[in-house]
Amino acid sequence: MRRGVLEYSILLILAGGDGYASSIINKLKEVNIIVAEGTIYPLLIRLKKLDLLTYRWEESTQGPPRKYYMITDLGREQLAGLDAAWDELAKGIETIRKGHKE
Amino acid sequence: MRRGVLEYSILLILAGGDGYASSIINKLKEVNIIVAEGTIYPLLIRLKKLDLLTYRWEESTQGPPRKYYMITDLGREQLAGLDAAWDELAKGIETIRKGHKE
DNA sequence: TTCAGTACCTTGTGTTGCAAGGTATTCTAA
DNA sequence: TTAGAATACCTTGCAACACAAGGTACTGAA
Repeated sequence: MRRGVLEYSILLILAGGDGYASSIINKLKEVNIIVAEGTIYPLLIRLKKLDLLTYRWEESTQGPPRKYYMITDLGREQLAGLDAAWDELAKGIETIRKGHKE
Repeated sequence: MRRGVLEYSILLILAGGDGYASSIINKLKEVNIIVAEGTIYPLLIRLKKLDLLTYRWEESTQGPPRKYYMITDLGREQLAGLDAAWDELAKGIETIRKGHKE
């Protein structure tokens, strides 16, 4: 069901502040969007290749260093488009829903 | 972006009245959800195999006979679950959105 | 009798998400 | 000091999904 929405969610989260894979997974889990590691790592790498994201390494006091991802200007542009696409989709579903209840 | 939501949309539409492939495509187009034939035929066949849908043939005054799909009881059950899943997803996205704007 | 319109369907391809498995670093407790 | 737990990174192989392209068949009109 949530296919294709993950890219949007990730850009949205990173637009609100940098994060690394596990922190992103946790933020998604908080809103009941469950993502596996095997999903997010390839996705982050893909978004980096598309120049929507970039990253920096940062030491952690607890465990190995973390790869903090940041959204780029291009990423923000893309995000604006996805915002619009999401609104459109949500509106569409809402319309069908109303139609079928009457 | 709309990946995975199509199954939901189709069940939603058929819950509001029977329809055949082209009519479903048109209803989706009305709410700006564009679907190709190559997407919908395999999907309808899949939903039929899962017993979420069934169909009957019906003559058309214009052109070849049409395969009218109808939602089954099992389909309605599934639909209820997808309704909940959609609400959950929409709520989740909304939450992340709010978080990133502040 | 040929063409346009409608309706059906299949095949092959690229993308997506996941489960499973694997490496490396740090800290803690035996 | 060393074995394990916790954290973080990543890859591989698979199944599902959406689509473009191509194909069949029926009907009515030119």
